[in-house]
Amino acid sequence: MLSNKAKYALRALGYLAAKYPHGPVQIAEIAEQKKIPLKFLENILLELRKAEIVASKKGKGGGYFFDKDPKQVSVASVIRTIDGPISMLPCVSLYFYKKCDDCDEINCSLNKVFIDVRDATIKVLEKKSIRDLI
Amino acid sequence: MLSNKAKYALRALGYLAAKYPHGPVQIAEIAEQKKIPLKFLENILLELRKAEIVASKKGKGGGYFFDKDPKQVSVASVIRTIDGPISMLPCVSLYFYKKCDDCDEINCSLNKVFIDVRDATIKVLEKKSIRDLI
DNA sequence: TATTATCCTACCAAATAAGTAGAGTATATA
DNA sequence: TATATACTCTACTTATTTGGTAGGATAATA
Repeated sequence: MLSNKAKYALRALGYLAAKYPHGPVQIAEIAEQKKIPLKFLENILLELRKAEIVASKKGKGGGYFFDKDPKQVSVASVIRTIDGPISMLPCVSLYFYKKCDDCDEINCSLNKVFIDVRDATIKVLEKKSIRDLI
Repeated sequence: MLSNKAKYALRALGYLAAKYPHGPVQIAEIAEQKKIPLKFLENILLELRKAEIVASKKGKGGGYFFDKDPKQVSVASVIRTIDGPISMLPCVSLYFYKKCDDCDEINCSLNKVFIDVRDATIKVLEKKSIRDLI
């Protein structure tokens, strides 16, 4: 399951994508429109900016905005930024790989099964962009 | 991510599947062979039995066993039993559906995206059986 | 220099995950 | 029928993660 945080992130990005390519949108506006707790959204957008998914501008007239076409940003990349791995096992994760201490991967049957699951899931999530969320 | 519990469940079932169609295997044997905490495994196997994924026999010579071909048991059904929904959003879950209070589903773009993800993921997980874990 | 709006660290409460404890119940077999 | 065996069941504990909040720092604008 997606965390609430990731769901908020995707909703907020959908809102920003709808404004693209027009100027910064304030956190407060997004929070109100999308019914997301303001301070929580601050944290989320900060993470997204650090991951270079969105850009921001401080001070009056500032806010958050896409500095590239939201079509170029995959849903997969947002989930990875907020929730971490998409795979169902650490030992099959492409971006967050971690060895299982109870499987050797070469002979592990779980590993093989969940590589197939990962590939099927990621194929869809990489193809979907934030533009699809408008 | 799969919970540890679900991972244990799949490993234990793989062990039982390898024994199929031969007699009951004791929890203690599975726990030792698969390095799963004994008491935890007790709980897990109990859940699996209640879901009619495996059968059990009490007393001397008792234990757990498959009473049907493990080929007939999907990995999806085990995950659902132990971890619950496979989908990434409650509002697209087939077995654990729950309305999102912030989306109306007809117009919700998240909903549409994650239906596609669900279909791709489940297609693989329904096809994989416990027999593939031997 | 006042105002606006993001930035950043730390904190907190509730829920979930992971595992443990111990007594109860059914079954085989001597 | 006594006894040992092995699952059954409920409740509990502890650690981690989730879902936020609080409040001051920083930067841009006018």
